[in-house]
Amino acid sequence: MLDAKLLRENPEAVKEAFRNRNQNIDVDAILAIDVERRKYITELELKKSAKNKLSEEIGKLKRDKKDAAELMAKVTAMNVEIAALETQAAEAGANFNEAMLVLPNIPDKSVPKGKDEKDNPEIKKSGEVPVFSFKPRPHWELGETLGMMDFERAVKISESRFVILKKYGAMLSRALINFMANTAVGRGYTEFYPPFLVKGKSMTASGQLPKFAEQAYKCAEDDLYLIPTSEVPLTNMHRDETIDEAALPFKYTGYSACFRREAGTYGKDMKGMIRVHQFDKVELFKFTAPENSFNELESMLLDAEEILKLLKLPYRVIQLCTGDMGFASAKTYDIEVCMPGLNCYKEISSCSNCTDFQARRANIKFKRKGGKGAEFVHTLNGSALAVGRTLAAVMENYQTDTGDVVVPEALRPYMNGMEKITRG
RNA sequence: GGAGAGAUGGCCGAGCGGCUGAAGGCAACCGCCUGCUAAGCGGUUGUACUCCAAAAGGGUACCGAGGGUUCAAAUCCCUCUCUCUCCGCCA
Repeated sequence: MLDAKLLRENPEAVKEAFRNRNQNIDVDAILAIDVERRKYITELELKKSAKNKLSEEIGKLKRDKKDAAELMAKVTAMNVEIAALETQAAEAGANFNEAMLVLPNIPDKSVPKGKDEKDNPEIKKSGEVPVFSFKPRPHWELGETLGMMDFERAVKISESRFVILKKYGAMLSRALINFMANTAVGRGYTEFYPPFLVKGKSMTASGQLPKFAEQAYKCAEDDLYLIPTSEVPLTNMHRDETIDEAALPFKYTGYSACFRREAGTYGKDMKGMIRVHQFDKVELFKFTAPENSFNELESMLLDAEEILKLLKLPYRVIQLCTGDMGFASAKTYDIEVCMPGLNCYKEISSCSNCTDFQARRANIKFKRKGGKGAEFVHTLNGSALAVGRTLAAVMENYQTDTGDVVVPEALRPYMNGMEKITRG
């Protein structure tokens, strides 16, 4: 959520930010709602103040055993007006809140302006793209012939966009999770295993609701949502809390399954496990003081890159331009891994600084030593990494001419020392 | 699932219809005092919203949440949530 004060005091900057995001948002309309809302609040409070004074006088009269009937009648009459104003104020307040909750974060000054993903500049490239003497196969072919994946039965049991991992596929996935989580812990992150079902309030705090409701799986009976990322429970770890400055930053990592409805993506990435309704992810998350958040974003990116480096997977880092950034983010780097079988790079991690956008929704503050009052923290999240896509990338990059898959050295300790996955 | 107990400020804890944003204590901060430390003395210390160009200063709301009774609710009534204890069931 944006600071309402920023909207009021610097509407032009906000308008420009939304323009840069390609968002057609009527800021003036929201400002008008705000004016109306405050008008009702002022009127209401004036009335209430007058009423409170009268009530006090009644108290005094009663104590002195004097007649207070006249004043009591007056207050009774005031209560009717107050009730009416209260309804109006609440309505205006709800309107304002509704409007504010769907406004995206303001892009940081360092974010390049652009329309869509075509305007995302490449920041760096790393690793050797493997050269094959044969036409590299996509991971789903390898997965099926090696008995690592079963797509048909996944459809039977669930529906399309689900995958069953089998034998060494399942094992490799588990190995990747352990490897990623251990690496994150080794780099100073505290490990969490969060709930996969969260309240609507938690989804609102991290920014998934109300705007992206159609992307989330909901258990309607319980007002519980399947998390689309462990960013959601991790953000909410400190909801409604005030943290001591000295304790910051918090660096958290959490493994979770992630569930996404992928509404509106029909026809995109239909094969394989690039875009599925359920996937695993090891997430990095930080709570920081505002002045440190952009540095912490850089180091989080390095933490995510480290996984790819250790796996010896070629990748590139791009920065998302203003038009391509996510709702809550002020600055985002995407890591794209090379997928030889698909002959392209695929997003495998996204590291974002959400500044105080989520903290404001989630009411997460910190107190400076000796400072007065509390300020909102900054929150950052990044994948390290999306497990399914990493699995696919490993298979495609490490395939051999015989259709086997070599196990990356970094994963062998997690695969009982296995060096190669072969048929049978 | 059954039976009880509870939810008050950073913490402990009083209050059970008006003068209570909330006694008292602890903690923290600022002064004074003091060879140092400790003790002692005095003062300060919640959040959100809102009015004011801003500061100063007003105002409104907040004692788990929501509703109700009343001129007036932390205090009375109803509903809900959460926590704890015991029994049952269960990975």
